[in-house]
Amino acid sequence: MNRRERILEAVRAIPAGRVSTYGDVAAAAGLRGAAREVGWALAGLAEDDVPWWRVVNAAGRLSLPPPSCGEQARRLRAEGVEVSDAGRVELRRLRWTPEIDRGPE
DNA sequence: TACGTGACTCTAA
DNA sequence: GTTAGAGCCACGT
Repeated sequence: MNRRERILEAVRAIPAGRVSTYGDVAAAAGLRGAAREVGWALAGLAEDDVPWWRVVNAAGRLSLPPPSCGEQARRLRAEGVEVSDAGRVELRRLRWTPEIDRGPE
């Protein structure tokens, strides 16, 4: 399995209504410290098959370029995730990792 | 092979 | 809360 495939698998594992960070996705794919590679993998996505919009940076912000970040915010809201005007999500409440799967409560 | 770049992270101020 | 610097890995030229 390629690195990129593993990354995409990890992203697919993120449940709707939850978000994860680039670092967490990289770690889940067995590529700790390769957060930037997650960006690369997602940047080349042509499929709607992968919920790339559920991936945000460690600060809980959408670090995408303008066209995509608006789309990301829209899709997240469609799943019930609150996105502030500054493009931030409540990471503390909605963060999800394969290991720690505790609900939003 | 080497260098620059990027949808990043962490720590410190 | 923000910004700046160093570290990280893979890709394209």
